[in-house]
Amino acid sequence: MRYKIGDVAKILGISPDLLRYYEKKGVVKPVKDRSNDYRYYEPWDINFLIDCLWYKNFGFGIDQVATIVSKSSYEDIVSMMENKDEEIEQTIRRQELLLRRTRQHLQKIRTAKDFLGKCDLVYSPEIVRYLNRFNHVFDNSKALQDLSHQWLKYMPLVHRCFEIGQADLQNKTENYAWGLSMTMDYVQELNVPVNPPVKHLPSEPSVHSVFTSSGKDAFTPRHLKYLMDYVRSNDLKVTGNARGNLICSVVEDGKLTGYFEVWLPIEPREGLEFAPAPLSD
Amino acid sequence: MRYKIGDVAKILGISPDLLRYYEKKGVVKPVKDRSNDYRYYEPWDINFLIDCLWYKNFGFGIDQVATIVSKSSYEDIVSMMENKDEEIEQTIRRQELLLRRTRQHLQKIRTAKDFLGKCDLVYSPEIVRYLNRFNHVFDNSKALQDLSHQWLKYMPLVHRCFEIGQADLQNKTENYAWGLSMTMDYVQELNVPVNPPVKHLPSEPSVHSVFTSSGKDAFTPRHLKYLMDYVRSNDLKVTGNARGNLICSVVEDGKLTGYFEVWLPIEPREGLEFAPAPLSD
DNA sequence: ATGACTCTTACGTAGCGTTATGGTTT
DNA sequence: GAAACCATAACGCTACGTAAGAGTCA
Repeated sequence: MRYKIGDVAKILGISPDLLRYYEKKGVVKPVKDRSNDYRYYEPWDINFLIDCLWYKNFGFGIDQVATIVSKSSYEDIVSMMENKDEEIEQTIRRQELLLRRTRQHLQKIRTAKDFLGKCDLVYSPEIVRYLNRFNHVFDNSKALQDLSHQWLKYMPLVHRCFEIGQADLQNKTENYAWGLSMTMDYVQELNVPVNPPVKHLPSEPSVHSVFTSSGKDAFTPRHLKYLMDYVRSNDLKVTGNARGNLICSVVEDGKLTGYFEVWLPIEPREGLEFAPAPLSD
Repeated sequence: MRYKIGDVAKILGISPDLLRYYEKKGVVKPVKDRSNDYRYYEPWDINFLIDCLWYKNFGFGIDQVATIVSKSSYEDIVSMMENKDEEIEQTIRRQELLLRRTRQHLQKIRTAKDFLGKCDLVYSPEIVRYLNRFNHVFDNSKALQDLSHQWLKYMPLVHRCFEIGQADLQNKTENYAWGLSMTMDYVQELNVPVNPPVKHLPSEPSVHSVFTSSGKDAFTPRHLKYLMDYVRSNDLKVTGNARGNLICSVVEDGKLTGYFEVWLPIEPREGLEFAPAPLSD
């Protein structure tokens, strides 16, 4: 009993081209009839191919499959499976982090709009962060670059964050800094080293708000004027720099619009109640 | 402040080529100096690129990223994240199944050699299976092909299984059948439909063993002679067909060698003790 | 003789990396 | 003027799909 390539393809649910591709890759070697160049597969070849597909569905690449099924000893196979075990474990861990982050982000963007332009009193989230852009200049030092490369690997578990000096909020000066931040849950889980210039920022009683900024110009203290108004009209005392992060960028009325949230630390006093920081941000 | 492609590449930890590729994909549009064709990036572009990398690390494709960051409304983004959420969930579920299967397989291949040529009394695993190859002929009917395509999608959660008729074991005839089987845990988890020709095989008291077979010739009842010897010398009564499956194929002494395990159902009687079927096989 | 197969060759896909060749900046 | 940078173009990779054009089988 021998089968033509189309028969085998139908039995295995793959295309004849794929079978030829596997052949080119050295996975399977059907008999070639010299007279017409047709490939003929024996039942054994088909079983063999099923074994190959089995490994492929485990996530092994085709070259690896070719090696496994035609060159590997018992011990080789055990160790390949052991590696695969670890690989899958890592994938799962990574995907679980991604899933958590996705849900946090969904939660955030679903509620952000409700806070647009409003102020409330909350504890700011405890984060770890570094700054690498000051006004319009990126810090290009080797050290900061290396750090950035590390942190960019943590994406999307990081936020793009900013800081505006307390003084700059009150004056008309427009100094600000950008960087990357991470909430404490991930810092702990990923064992992120916290050495300067990476800084740990504690949770503080703050005025919290969400605002937007359109176009290519960065937002300026002007955008935060309403925050300062709120502070003044409630007779609050600002105790530090404003910090915050990008929530997301969207296109509104044809313009790219960033949604940001910001925390401005203030002095607690009798009668002021601060909501706790959300578990993660 | 403006940056050349290499500066940006260093800041972002990616290659200049990749930046050009992203540009071709419509992700980012730096200013091109007409005089020398150099690309110049503004700080805003870099922030923008960071946002892009953020999405990319979420698992979005480049074209998708280009759309997200330059065309998507707030609602678009919420719904994309919701889709991603589901996608990640599915990936995790799939990977967890794979991990479970990997460990079962590892467990099996680590211990299989110890049972080579030995016989012991156990309950056979409860499985669901169908047969599509009888001796050297595959059943090519449309119905069986469709079924096979379904089942091949379950790989590697399935086993390549065989059956040898009780009569064939005793005579010198060499009839056997091949097919695919799945243990009950996966059948239940994946809601695999069990309609003819798919059959449910219960757990039965059996003689269990592991044997090998080399080369392209399928194993024959000869390979199982020692099993029948065991049955005879222990005065056991065979109550059904032998069934089993491929454990793995390895190369030994340059020859492709299959390791198989087999269960031969026998009548229980006073004094015979059967180990329970392993939780999953 | 027709239709359904088969063959080989070559190109397209995503997400880049690599190499070649030549011009620009510092 | 040399080193380091920039440009474009073309090719390679995996794991296939697709199409072209020609030969073969039932």
